[in-house]
Amino acid sequence: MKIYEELVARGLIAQVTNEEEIKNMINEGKATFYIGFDPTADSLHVGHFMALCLMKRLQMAGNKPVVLIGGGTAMVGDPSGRTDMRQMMTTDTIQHNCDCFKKQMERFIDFGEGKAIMVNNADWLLDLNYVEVLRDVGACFSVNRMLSAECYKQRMEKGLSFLEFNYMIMQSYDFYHLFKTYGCNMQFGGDDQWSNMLGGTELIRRKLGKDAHAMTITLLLNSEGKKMGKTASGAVWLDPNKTTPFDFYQYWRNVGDDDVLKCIRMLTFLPLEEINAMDTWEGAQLNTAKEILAYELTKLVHGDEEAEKAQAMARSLFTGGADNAPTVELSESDLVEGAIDILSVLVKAELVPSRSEARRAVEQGGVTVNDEKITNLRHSFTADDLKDGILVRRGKKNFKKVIIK
RNA sequence: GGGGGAUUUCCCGAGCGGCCAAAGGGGGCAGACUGUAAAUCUGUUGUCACUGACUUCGGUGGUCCGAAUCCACCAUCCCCCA
Repeated sequence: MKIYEELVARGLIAQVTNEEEIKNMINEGKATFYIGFDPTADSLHVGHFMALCLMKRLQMAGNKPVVLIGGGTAMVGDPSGRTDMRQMMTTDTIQHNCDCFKKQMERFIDFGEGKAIMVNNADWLLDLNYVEVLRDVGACFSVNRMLSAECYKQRMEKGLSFLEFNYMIMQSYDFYHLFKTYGCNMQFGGDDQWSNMLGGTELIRRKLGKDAHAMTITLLLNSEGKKMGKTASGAVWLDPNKTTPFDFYQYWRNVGDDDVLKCIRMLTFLPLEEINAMDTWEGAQLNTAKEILAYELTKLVHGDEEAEKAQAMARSLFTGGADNAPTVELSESDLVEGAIDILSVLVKAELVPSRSEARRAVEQGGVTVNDEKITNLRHSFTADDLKDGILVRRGKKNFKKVIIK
């Protein structure tokens, strides 16, 4: 099976400009393709992960990836969603984020000589002259057409700033620039980028009279139609300091039944035959599939060792006895008159954000210490109790081992 | 430039000058049921020294015994006209 057929079989491809040409091009390893990433944080998250996997697959098939970092757009800052008032990012921050991105990407993409390149659109966007751009590419865009694009339609009701409206032009210009500079003949992106990407192919056609292609990746949605990779507390990061390998593992271990197979198919590198064999699994058997998914993804992102550790920890924690839970060390100074109460322990272990929540958790019977339910709010522990460590558990899925040194 | 409307707790959204830590929904958390799933049911959801106290309703001042509610100014957003 060739690479294109495999991508289709895995359900990764949403839309393409010209199927025949794209198929031939990537199957023969002749594509130089780019995907854009905005350096708005110092780590990639799960949303980027699919794009990275796709790049990896294509690179393995002999195609050349171009990673585009959106340093230019980051300099401007996104005016929408101003509730969390994004700080205007400094050049240093952007550079730092780019470095972090690159480091994380190196795990997936081979940036060796001639294998892949990374560019920053700040290098060409920031020096543009307004009037020149208007004359150069502005004439190639029809406002009427842009307004009829799906991505703007939805925004017409809420309001759309001129800056946002220009996003399509900037992105199109990127593609045009990369086409001229690196012979980049294809763009990939999330399915929500489709109209922006078409803007690029059209600009290239108008300016240079040449064909460029675009292909979008199916957005990874769960069965409720929401983007995956988000939790109540934010994104699931690839950086182990922001989302621990264990939490990362748990995220995938807990996906809904309806989503497991889709995730395995789209995100892992397991052979398709193996995945198809799982299609008939149902009920509790899907739990095994979830374990496979969690293990495979953790391995891809954090390596074999971390994946093993996360899996071992999860298994032991959920089957009762456990002592490889994350450990929290207390010191004598945390004790008051030689003891520390349960509420303080919960807070110190970061199992709850406040004493009020700790109180609630205990009142509702959600707190266990060494598998014994704690019901007394004033229950306390002495240094002696903590000497060998206690396993504190809030709810079913939150554990910490607390020990005094 | 002119006119009008808005800003409430994680989100959406009620809110009569005192009975407002603030309805309702969503989300989150905990419990029951389970398979670390989904669905369902129950409880809970500002903080703390927790039968009480303290801090919240865009910001700053003011009126009042008393303000999320009234007034003034500022900020931000939206709509209509130009």
